[in-house]
Amino acid sequence: MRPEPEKLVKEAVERARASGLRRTKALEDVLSILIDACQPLTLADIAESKDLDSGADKATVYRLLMKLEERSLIRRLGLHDRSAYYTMILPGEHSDYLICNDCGRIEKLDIACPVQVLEKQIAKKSGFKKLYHELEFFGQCPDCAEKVG
Amino acid sequence: MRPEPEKLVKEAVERARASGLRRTKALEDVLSILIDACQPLTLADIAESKDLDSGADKATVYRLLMKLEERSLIRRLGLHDRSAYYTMILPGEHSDYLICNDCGRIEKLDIACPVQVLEKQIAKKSGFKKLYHELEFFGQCPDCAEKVG
DNA sequence: ATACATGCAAACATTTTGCTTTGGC
DNA sequence: GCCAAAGCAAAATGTTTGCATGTAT
Repeated sequence: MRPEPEKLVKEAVERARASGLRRTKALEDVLSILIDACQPLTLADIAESKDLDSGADKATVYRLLMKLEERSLIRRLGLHDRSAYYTMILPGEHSDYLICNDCGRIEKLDIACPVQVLEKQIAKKSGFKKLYHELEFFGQCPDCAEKVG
Repeated sequence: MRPEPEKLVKEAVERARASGLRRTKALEDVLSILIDACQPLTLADIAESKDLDSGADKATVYRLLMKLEERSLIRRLGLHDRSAYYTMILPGEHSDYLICNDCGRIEKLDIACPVQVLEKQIAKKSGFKKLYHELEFFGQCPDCAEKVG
């Protein structure tokens, strides 16, 4: 486990407080669960966790996650809306993407992907079969930056 | 645009056929739309596309996507279930993941991420603000490989 | 005291399934 | 003609919101 998880939680709670959130049991629980997990969790994972001592409602956890995301304490993974995205697998073609978090525009990146080499190493080390990867860059595109400032 | 998209469609239809699917108008439409798009599309994108000449039902498109994914003609992006995943943003910490497509297990990768350098280049070139990236490796973990063979 | 946070339940959106009919092989 | 695929509609799942109440500040 990570060094001093309690300290990380404490700091995270402080950052949350500094950003305007109130110190509630639910907030502390959610941050603690996310930090202990060391990996991405779903709303259900958190809301049904035995470590959610406050027994907070799913809606409460949901609203906390929204607020924490707005304040950049946490991040929501993947293409950011609730639908599944599909893409062709074309022989000899690999794609990475550049996505605007504000307008959702997805742009294909024409780059030499530096991950291919790493992928081979990981395949060997982990013993995973049929290994492939996804690499996405997210941010705010120039158009959207102009609109909001 | 890509060289000879018609040819790519034709080949994709052939691969679909070879894998046991019947040549239907809906199949041709869906493959053609995905190939022309050059980027990931949602079920709705496809089912409501003006290029879906057959006017195929959403359920039909859905079932086609499932079949095409099983047969590895297309890929579904992101962590593969329908829920959103959240993760802590910790100062100075960046994480990449290794995920099993069969059992869904998510493992944190302790690697020096080779994308950081690239990220800076992309930030400069694209003009995107607040740039960050996600890198995930997917495959079949040893346990699952053993189970199915 | 006030405004933010919560709980519960209802509304939503998207995905997934059941069943009958159509059509590729 | 047979079985996969399509169409329509309903069920399932996960997310989001409304409103009355509780609570941190």
